[in-house]
Amino acid sequence: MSGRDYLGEFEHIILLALLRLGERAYGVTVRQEIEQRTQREVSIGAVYATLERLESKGYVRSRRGDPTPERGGRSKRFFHITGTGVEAVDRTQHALRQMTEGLRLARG
Amino acid sequence: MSGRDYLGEFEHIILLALLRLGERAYGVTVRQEIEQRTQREVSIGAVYATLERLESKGYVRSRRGDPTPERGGRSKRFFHITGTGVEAVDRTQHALRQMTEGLRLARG
DNA sequence: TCGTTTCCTCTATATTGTAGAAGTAATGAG
DNA sequence: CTCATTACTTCTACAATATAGAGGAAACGA
Repeated sequence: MSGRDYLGEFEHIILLALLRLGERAYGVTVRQEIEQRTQREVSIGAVYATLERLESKGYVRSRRGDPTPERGGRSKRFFHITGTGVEAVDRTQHALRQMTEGLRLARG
Repeated sequence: MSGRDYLGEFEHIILLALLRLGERAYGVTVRQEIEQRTQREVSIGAVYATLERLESKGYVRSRRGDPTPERGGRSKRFFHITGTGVEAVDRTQHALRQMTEGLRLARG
């Protein structure tokens, strides 16, 4: 594999959000999911920039949705994680787990 | 707190290594610990640069050790994690945990 | 003293992270 | 049917992290 073979911290979080959201993952929901779960503010620009990078690495793919019948309901760009994306998450989590194994931490 | 209040991926790994190593943490052992546990190659420059950054954030402190009676046994620079460093690890792990909770992943 | 070893510092660059303004496509009000 | 408004995405610019490896410094042993 070329370059790093593990994820940056935010890349990791973004991919986890995609896994959680499944079909309904697009810019806005990804942002929401992260903000709600982690209590951390996320700029929308950060979300898209990261998704873009992940796509160029092949960890994510996107497709255009149809417009929805609601005020401002323009078509969304839906994202989903790929097989190699899952593998990358997997490797990252594994490494982290190896490093934490047996360690006593306040929140595990 | 100023700036990001969570850790970059490698910063995270490095702090976990410090926690594991305790008293015997210095450049070389930190590198070893990570390489052995994660199967990932780590350049020594990366280790020091990161420790340096962590120290400037107050997450780590360092002290000079004494020379040891062995070939090339010059004095080492020992590192240890601080209270706020532990808190940072804690926050990062917590966020990650929130994101993975309930998710079915190969390596969990 | 000098060669060898162990460790650390420095320099330079690539990759990620971050914010927010600006742009685009849709709806609904009037 | 035009326009204000809404939902969403793209762009741009910059800051912070990650990474490699050459080179320098301090110690020992011969």
